[in-house]
Amino acid sequence: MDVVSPELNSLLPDEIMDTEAIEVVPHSQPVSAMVQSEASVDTPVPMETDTPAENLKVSTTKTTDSVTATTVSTSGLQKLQAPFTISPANHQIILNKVASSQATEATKPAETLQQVIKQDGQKLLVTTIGKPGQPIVLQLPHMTSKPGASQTSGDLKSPVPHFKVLTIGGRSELKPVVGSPANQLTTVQAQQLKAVQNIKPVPSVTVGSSQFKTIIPLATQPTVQQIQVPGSRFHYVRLVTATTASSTGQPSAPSTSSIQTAKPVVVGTGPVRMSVPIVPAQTVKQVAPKPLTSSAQVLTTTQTQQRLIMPATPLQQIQPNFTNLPPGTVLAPAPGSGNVGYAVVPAQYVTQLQQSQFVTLSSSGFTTSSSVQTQARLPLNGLTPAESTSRQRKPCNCTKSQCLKLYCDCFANGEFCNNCNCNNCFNNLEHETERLKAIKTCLDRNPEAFKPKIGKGKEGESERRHSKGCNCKRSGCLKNYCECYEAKIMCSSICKCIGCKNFEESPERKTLMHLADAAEVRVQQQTAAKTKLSSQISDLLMRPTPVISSGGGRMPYTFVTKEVLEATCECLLEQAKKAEQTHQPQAEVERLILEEFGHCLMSIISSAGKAKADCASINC
DNA sequence: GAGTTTGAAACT
DNA sequence: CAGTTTCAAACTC
Repeated sequence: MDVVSPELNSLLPDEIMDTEAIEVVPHSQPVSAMVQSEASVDTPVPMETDTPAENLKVSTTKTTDSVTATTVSTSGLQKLQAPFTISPANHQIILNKVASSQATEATKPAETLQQVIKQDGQKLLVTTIGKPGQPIVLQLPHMTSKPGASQTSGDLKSPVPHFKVLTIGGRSELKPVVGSPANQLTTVQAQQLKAVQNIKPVPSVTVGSSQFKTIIPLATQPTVQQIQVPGSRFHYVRLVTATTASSTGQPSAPSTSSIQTAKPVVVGTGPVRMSVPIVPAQTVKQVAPKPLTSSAQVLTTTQTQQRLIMPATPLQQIQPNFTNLPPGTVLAPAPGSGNVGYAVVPAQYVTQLQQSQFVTLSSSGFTTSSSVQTQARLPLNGLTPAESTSRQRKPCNCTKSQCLKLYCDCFANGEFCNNCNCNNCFNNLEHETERLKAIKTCLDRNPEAFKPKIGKGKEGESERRHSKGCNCKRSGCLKNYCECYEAKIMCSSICKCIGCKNFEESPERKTLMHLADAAEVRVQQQTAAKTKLSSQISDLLMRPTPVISSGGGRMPYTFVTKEVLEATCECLLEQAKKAEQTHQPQAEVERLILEEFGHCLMSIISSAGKAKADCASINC
């Protein structure tokens, strides 16, 4: 849910449209949270509050052209974009748009325009101040800055308009200070606005280019935690209470990931209090990327259940270290965070779950269907997950290993079983505990167990080679029993095979290769022929059913109706009888029949042409 | 499809 | 580390 309504977004200039997209973490529950968002404020807006924002998480994204501020809520990350420049043309478009979408709310002259744009049930109050070429300010009621004040943000050639957005209860409110009577809001809205406005500003720092600056909180205050992610353009800031912050460890402590604990947030003071469940416990856990060496705080959670860490972006992008972990690795909980374990599951798995609608990350655990074995994959044999996904994997047939040993190809490849023929399979999320244990056992036995067996060889050697080499004794390494041969690589010096014939100059291997190539060519040809045939058949089937009355381009065969066929057969039979009666030789009989058949065909064709001509003459 | 062969993985 | 057993895939009939 973008804070800026799509309608308004569509009016924004192109230069802010190419900003980096912010992932939206899907949630399984209706949005019930309130999120405060703030963007592009050159001068921190004075606010007051008795209660600091608790567990409020704010992220900002800096791009070369603009700054995007986002907040995290149960609905995921929301995006704000500011500042942006509105050209005279766009300004006019906005005015026209506003004028055409006038609602019941009062409007002002174009120079100081208030308007309501309704979009998807959201009420978006937009105030534009100034004329074309001048800044456009979308302000909150409490903001007292004047139109000219917003021009202090940079040395833009063109004026830099700014806006400030406040999202309340899942709705976006943009409220102008000028000519914005409080009675335009409902009582509840006014209370909510007031409560949010009362949030005290935290110490801030300006980020961004000289042109675009965004005020983000500094970590110097206990309520603010700043998360730096090297290599990431995301800038993460988390606002937490002092108590929460203290439980999250020291800034210098190593961390594994950043999880936002679900807690309702009470913001505001006085009679107005808002309960703001930022991240309900039953909803998605958001990964706040943070390197292991980060000096930021350690993430913690008070929950005691195992949770999936589901990256909204590829793991490599968020936390490169994660991708080095074997499948299903459990991340140790942060110090003092209690008995918590996190199973790292590739984003692809999450995607598949979502597609299968089996994402039920409830507090009671996973509830995936037993009939659906979903698959996930980590990089294997040099293939990226995307690459490996595109290739169909053979289903396993394990019966005794429970698919929890390396005998099982699925398990060995770091995949969950999916559409396999295995019995008593434990290689699924339902048996995650056993699976994790099995993974650990395998890794204890061989830390390289889940690494690709086929890797690059030494300098000067074949580019690909088996990491351990094969041990074949009877197959001559020319059957698929041999892992080298199966991988279509030759045996190397590290192989311990006996009677190996899988080397470059091996005549057996060459013969086999030629045969294999020939077979492959045959298969390709057959496939091509089949494809062509099926294409022709489908083309034939796709033709519209002949309609006698349609005339036009009908072909003669469309006249071969049942009656015509019967008549033709009668003619042929009659000709056969005649030939027999005259005691003609067999060959002559056949010739006469074929001749008669030719006559029949000619007759059909002739009739077809005649019918076509007749039809054309009467314009049918 | 059943039975056999094979070699990697697991176990001792 | 070597020998043995287990296992599932590859192969044969």
